[in-house]
Amino acid sequence: MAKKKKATVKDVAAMANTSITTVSRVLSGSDYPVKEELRTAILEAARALDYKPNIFGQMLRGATSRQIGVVLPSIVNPFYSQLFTAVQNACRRRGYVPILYSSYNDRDTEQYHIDMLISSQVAGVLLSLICWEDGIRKKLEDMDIPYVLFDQPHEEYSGLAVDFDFYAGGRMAADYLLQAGHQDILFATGPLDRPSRRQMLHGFKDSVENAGYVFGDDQVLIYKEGIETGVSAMKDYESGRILGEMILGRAYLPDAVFAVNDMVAIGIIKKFEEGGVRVPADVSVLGFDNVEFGEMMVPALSTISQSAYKTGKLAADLLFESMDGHEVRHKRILLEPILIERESVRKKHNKIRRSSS
Amino acid sequence: MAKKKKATVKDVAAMANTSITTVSRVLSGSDYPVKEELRTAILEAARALDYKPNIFGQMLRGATSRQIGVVLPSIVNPFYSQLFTAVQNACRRRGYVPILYSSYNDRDTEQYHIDMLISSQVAGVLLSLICWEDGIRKKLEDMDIPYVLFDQPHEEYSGLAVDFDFYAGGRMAADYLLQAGHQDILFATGPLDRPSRRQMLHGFKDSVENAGYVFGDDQVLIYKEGIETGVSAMKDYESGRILGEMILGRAYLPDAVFAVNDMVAIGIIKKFEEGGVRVPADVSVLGFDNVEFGEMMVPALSTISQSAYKTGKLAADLLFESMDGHEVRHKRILLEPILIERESVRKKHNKIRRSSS
DNA sequence: TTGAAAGCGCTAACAG
DNA sequence: CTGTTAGCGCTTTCAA
Repeated sequence: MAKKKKATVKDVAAMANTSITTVSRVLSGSDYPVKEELRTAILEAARALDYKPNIFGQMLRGATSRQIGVVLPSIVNPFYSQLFTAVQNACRRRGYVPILYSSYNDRDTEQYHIDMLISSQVAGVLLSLICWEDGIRKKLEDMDIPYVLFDQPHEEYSGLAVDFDFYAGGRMAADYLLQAGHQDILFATGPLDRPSRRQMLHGFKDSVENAGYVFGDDQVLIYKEGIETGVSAMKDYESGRILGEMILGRAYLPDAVFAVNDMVAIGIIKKFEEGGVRVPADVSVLGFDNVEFGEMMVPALSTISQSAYKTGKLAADLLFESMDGHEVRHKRILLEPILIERESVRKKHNKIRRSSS
Repeated sequence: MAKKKKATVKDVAAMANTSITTVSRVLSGSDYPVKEELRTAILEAARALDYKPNIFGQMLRGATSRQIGVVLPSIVNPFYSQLFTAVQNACRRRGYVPILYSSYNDRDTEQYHIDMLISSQVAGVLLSLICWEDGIRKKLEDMDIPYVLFDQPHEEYSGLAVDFDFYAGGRMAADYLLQAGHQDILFATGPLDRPSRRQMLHGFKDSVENAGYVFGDDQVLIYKEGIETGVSAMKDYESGRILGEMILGRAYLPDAVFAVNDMVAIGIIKKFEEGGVRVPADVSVLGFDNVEFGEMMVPALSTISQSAYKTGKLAADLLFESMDGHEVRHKRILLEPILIERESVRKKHNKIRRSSS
């Protein structure tokens, strides 16, 4: 009872009066021919001894691990927990298990986690990184670990990736707000440390300017402080509240604000409500991500959808495809934004386009 | 570049003109004396070859894994993602990494995951299970894997655990609602498959009856259907909506509803709002869990707090304590409920207690 | 059909 | 101080 040493092939062999070789052949599911009688005896002995193969013995022999490393900013943001759930399901379907690391958007932590993953010999790696650099690529490739990047686009990267078209997302946000009749619109965001955010801002600005308006620096609100509080589960939401406060403190309220993600949008809305500003009656708020909670809110959050579940599934599928050694069909998958109209954006007027039909 | 075989101790030894033993001594951080000169040469060779110890070799040799298995119902419920984050932080502090498995509240999946954890030789295990049975205990103990149960209390269990006093939670909910002047109160829940829910119901009922009211079967609303849709991220929320619909369909609206968890409460509130019923003006809703989103809602959700973060941290700490071989001080930790008053419960009247002061 | 033996990469006795 | 050797548990030649 105390320290019942785990049974090994040797023990099973002894009990079944045969050699470890034969035991291995039977127990490892090889199709090597073994006389039925012996096979039964071995199976029985294995059961009796409650034999479980020691995975490390197999690994050492050259088998390949069934673990997939996943690096995400933080799982408390529902976008990432949904994404991870998708990855998890895809892994399970193939008999793998994902190992999750939260980087809290910190470069050093990212590096550290990647080293951990490498040293634990994962079979493959899924990465959402703020910072992609050649050192990481080299490490991964030296160790021959397949990887795919997702969620965060990186310009100097040319490998496997599932990207989202953040530029198009930014444009879509601006276009929608403009078409709904809003003119004085704000872009509210946390730090622009990630490529995704910079691309969104870029697209947003382009659209506003294309429509003939000026888009000045005072129209982008950035909240930079407090980034280090990695433990806090509500970072984005809190940033949203502060951004909301900043907006409330202005001389004039804007017509609409576009938040860099749904959690920020929710924080802004909450702050507005507290300050007696109604959404969308007084000001419209548009989010980004299509986090499930957006739908649960009152008012339900209008947003631009980047399907977390789809992203996770596609990334995992792509990884497995490349692990199988098949030539992958698509090196990069680009997901397009989808507008989700709910209740948090008010239509001041619709520009009706006269159709010829 | 192609298949650059990973460097082993042997390669390093060759390059540094020494034996593998010495290499191992230097590289595995043993305090065995090695001449400074040789030590430097070895370190240099290791760097040059980008040597990374093969973890499986070490494991096979008897080292102990740095992985902690964690089984949770589902990470998309923010309660569990917060909890997991706490576990993750506690692990990291000690150089461990948690491996997450979602059971989707399914017994077979729970079993399957536990088998997976065992076969991957984790150093310890943290479990939130619907169903604790002796077979599991036996497996874990045979393999000599330390474990602690948390979140779900199990009566026939006597090992390490971090439990929450669900009975007290149920009582607190009823007491609070009663004291706020509500009489016709409902208990809304998903399937009563978990001990936690049964205990809460028990406590709730006791309090109502103690207060001199009858608590009939028509006052507990159970939504049982659709349990299998494990993939859906919004199961609890959806259940809440359906429960909300059931309530709306009644002849009379109740004064207040106590929901078995916050996500269910949010679903109920949303449904009420859609049906033109205002919370808390028309009916009060009290949640349970104190999920972060409760605070973000409008109206902010009143709830009973079971700190996810604390639970996770305590469970992990307890596990590490027992892994260290120390005699653990507390075998079972019982967390008490805390009332979080926000905006979703209306006080019809307060029973003022005349104080003698 | 079966088994003996080699070796995966690592560490720890045990000699030098 | 350094090196030789054995062996962790497993699979896989290679012989019988």
